[in-house]
Amino acid sequence: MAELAKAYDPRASEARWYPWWEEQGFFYADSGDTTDAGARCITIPPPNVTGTLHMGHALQHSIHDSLTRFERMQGKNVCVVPGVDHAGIGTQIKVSQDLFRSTGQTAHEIGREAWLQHAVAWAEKHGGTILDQLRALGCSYDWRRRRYTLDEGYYHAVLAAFRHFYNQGWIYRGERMVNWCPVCQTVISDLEVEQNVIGGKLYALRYPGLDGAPDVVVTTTRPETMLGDTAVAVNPRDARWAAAVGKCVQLPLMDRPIPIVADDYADPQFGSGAVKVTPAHDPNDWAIGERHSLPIIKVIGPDGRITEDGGKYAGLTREDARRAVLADLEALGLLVEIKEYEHSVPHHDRCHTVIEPLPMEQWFVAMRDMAQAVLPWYREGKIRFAPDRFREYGIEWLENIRDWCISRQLWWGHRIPIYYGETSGRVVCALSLDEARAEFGDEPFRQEEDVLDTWFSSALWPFAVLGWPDPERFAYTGGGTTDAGSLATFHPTSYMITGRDILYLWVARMAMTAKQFTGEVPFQTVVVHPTIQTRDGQRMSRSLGTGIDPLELIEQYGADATRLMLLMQCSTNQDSRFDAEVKDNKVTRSATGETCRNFLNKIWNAARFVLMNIGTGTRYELPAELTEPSDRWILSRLQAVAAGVTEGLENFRFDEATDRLYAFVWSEFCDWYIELAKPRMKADDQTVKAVLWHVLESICRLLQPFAPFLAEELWQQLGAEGKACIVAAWPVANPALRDEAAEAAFTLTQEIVRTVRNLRVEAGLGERDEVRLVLSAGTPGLEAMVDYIAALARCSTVTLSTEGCAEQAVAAVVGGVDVWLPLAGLIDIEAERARLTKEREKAEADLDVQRRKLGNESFVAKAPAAVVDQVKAREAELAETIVRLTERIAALG
RNA sequence: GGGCGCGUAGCUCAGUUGGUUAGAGCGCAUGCUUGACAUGCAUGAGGUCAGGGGUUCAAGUCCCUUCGCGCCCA
Repeated sequence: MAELAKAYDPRASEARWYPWWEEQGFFYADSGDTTDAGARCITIPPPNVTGTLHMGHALQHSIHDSLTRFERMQGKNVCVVPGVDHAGIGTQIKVSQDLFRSTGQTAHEIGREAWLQHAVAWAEKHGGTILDQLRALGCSYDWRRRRYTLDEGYYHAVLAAFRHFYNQGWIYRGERMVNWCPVCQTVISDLEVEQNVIGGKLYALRYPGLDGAPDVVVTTTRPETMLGDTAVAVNPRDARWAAAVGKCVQLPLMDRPIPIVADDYADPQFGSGAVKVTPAHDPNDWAIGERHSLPIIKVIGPDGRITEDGGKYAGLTREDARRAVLADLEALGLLVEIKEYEHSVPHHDRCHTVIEPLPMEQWFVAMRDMAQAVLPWYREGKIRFAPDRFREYGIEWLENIRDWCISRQLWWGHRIPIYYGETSGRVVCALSLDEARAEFGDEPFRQEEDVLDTWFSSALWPFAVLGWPDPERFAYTGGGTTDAGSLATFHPTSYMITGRDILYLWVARMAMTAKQFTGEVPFQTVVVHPTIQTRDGQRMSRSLGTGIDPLELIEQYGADATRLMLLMQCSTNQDSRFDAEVKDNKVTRSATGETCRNFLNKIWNAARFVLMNIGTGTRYELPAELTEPSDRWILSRLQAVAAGVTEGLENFRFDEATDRLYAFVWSEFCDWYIELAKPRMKADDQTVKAVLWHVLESICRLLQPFAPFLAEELWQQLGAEGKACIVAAWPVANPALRDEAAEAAFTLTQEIVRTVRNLRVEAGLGERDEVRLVLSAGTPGLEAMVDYIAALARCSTVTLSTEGCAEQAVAAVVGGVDVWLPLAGLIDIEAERARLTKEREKAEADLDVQRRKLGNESFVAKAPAAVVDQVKAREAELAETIVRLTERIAALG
């Protein structure tokens, strides 16, 4: 027998088992393999092709893989499809930067085709890093099925989806106010805009009145936009301005008269009650402009600089223009006031540039019908949410949905399948160049330059990765083969596991596309996990220096511990603070990390000890009849824990599942059972060996979803029947092994042992000092526990007495049992008297509480009988305890 | 402005449909090289459950309100 190392070495286990599992094909699922247990499927939310692992992924995939492993052990045919998305903007930026660094050329210099080649090569080289990192975390996904939003089948799905929407008349092109990112040089959708509150300034500007109109003071946070003002708006119900409506003011610097219009948007409570209106550069002003048919003057261009229409300020950046405009207004005496002002400013969520709202011609999808179609799924719970409150999020968004801007001025992505006839101007949607050629005949045509929003493609993820629209061709399983039954077998998928940040961006859109293309829900349950924050509640971010790299945790504590520490904190909360000290983006110490590492080491050592005594690779059968109370107790507890862990996993309460296991392994199996097993093992007791083996083997299986490497390592050492722990049967609680009486008796034993240990410490006895113990006889079941108590409380003898204790002793009363430690000569009588008196006072206070309850007529009349009985029992017990404590005090003399 | 989450031990968090003495881990204190484990063992201290009001026989739990923190939408 190779002796196990003194401490668990995660790295060795990780290196040993992961490749073996994969080789054995344990991660693979084929539609034909489904048994009566059913098929399950998870399509993982595709991370960015160019991204790296962060804490959100680590938690998300710890959950993914725990559920996967749990259900696989239940005999289900579990298919997990991994993959990455092409991340349009993010990748385009990185690729262009890389190009410039390596060749000094810009994307436009080398042209679209050459750039795309470069991008493909780059994505191949750097792509899928996260998927590789997920292997380090132990994820047991079907890597054969790995998909990419730009692979052939996926491209096909995207174009097919586009054409469906187009044919439905939902896709249209038009000039709308959109969110323009001047740095990325593309439009983005509403959902990619984040509002950041910043400390800015509020400027009050005076526009001189014309034709007898009064001067108008307007306030703005963006004074440079005044160059494009085409009106001033006041509220129609604002009496102060009633006479001025219809007249004009002179727009300073541009020397252009602009009208004063009446519009409800103007808030009479805010400032002077008048607002400047810049239809070309503000979404609200755009709406006012539409209502009053105002001219639209674009004074800021897509490059973020002032346009020719901005007069002498043309060419300046937004920032420079602001300074220049303010200086000139001040010189004219028209800058009335500057105040500090906190307000929210739209930023691009990827590059954090301030968004420029601009009216532009773009492609949109009308969302209303699609949203209406899935609302019943949300309302009626056809798609379940865990926790349920997240259902409401989706409903509210779907009810107020706006059209989706899907065109992007990028090269990286799915090029929009729209073709324009050069002479006729005809617009055609075609899935391929050949199809377009057939449509246009001899007429020259060109394809739309723009690509689709990345989220347009990811919205198809759950069914597209299973082969939609053509599973015969596109349900890839590696090596050029397909599993044509994938879509039929694995869709609808089981779970969508994600953070709440993409409930709209993604989850709701997936529901809408699934409704259109499969008619079914894309997933049965959406599991929304907490967001990981720093220990003081900050956002985790590398740039803030608050980020934690999960790979570093894996390195420091092991993959099992990393999974466990995330899962142990995973409750139904919205956020979860990760207890780690971070310095310069490095984890210096994680209390949770240490807890988990220690726990795994504890299991390792318990197993090591047991194996040293019972032998590695030897299987043991439980005897049919178990007479030893401790055996009956631990097996009963094991059933309760198996049920508890199962329940926790079924309810996505990963904290509860892991807590149950932790408490059982450490505070029951190790602290009590193994301690009691020691002398029996020495005596070569076959029953105790069988029980130890059985409990340990069950622990391995219960541990497998959370800490798969350690579980496999130990399970293999145990020589259990079957090939691997990863595919062993999930432990199901056996009611025949539950034993309430054994549990009650053992609980009393634990209480007595703790009491004796406490008395020993109070009496100043060392671990090795011998002491005799006397207990009052008469409690049912106690006699069978005497040897346990002697061993665990380190007593040389334990006597059950009906006579009390004749010698001078320290004493206590626990669970109706008198406990004496005869220590004649060693006792500090006064201290002992004080201690017992304090005990009695506590009991008396408690008794008083119970008696007051029972004296309350309403309580006795209205509370359930069971509760009243409980109080009565407690009263009796306390009264008894007080009597006995009084006797003990008297006995001290 | 609307919606949601949170406030329980020094820290990170549990706490079922209201019902014994509010729990865990870490940290802290004291004592232990007990033949699995010092990544360990034993014992202990530590809580006005954010504040106020209400419902109830009974409130950490339900309702109202105030304060503080965070997220989302407009």
